[in-house]
Amino acid sequence: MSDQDDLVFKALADASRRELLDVLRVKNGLTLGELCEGHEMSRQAVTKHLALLEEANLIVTQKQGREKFHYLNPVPIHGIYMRWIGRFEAHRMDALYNLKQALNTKTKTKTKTKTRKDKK
Amino acid sequence: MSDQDDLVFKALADASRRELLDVLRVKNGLTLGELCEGHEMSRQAVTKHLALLEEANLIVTQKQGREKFHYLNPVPIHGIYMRWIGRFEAHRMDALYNLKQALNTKTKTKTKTKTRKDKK
DNA sequence: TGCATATGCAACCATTTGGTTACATAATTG
DNA sequence: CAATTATGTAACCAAATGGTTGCATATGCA
Repeated sequence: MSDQDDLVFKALADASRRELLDVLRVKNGLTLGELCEGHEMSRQAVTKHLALLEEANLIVTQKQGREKFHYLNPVPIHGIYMRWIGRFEAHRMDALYNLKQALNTKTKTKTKTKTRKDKK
Repeated sequence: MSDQDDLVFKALADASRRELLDVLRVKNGLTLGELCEGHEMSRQAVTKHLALLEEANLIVTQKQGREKFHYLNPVPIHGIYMRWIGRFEAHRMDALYNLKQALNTKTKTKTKTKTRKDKK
């Protein structure tokens, strides 16, 4: 998992940034002022969030005169799905079954597992 | 998007926590000591990460004697995919095309868009 | 060409985060 | 039953984060 993926996960960690992506998913190509609508935070705070989204390649921007347009780029989100999130789908049903089995088995037969000393 | 989803996104923002989930995806039901292997950070740091994963319901734990077993719960990851990430898949191809069109159109015909004053 | 609008940049601040060290408690083992 | 092992808890610290306020620059409009 690359540094770029790390940027994507970090960018998505904040609810405000996900909301900005939600807005762009519904209506792409908005200016900073338009994106500020519906948000209580200051324009400079929105600008900071957009910078992180841009750094993660989740949006691309286009300056025209004094206006800056922001466009959604869904490719990195697809990327983390393909490279990481999707791997948890493959055995989602399996995992639930195995979890139940494991819990039942361990409750009945206490298993011994090797452990490691603290790293101090 | 619920507070629980927010916890999931925040939990996944850290590379160390994603690595812990990777380990459990390959081999479920590990103890703290086993999970500490392969990580340079202290046992207490790993414990902190596991607490956040548990708070986000990404893992469930089972205490047996002095040992604690950790099991992967892929349901919340599936949940954020169904409720949020997947929405970006639906028009991933569309979005790329529309982005290109939008950039081309705006380059040729400068459009005026209403903006809002700063919220001070 | 002055005014209005859109955006950029910087400094600041409180909170959160990610890690460490130290000590404590509980369970297991020889 | 003492020693060992596994885990829990707390305090501490530096860095990162998420927001604000203030001022500056660039562009568009009347």
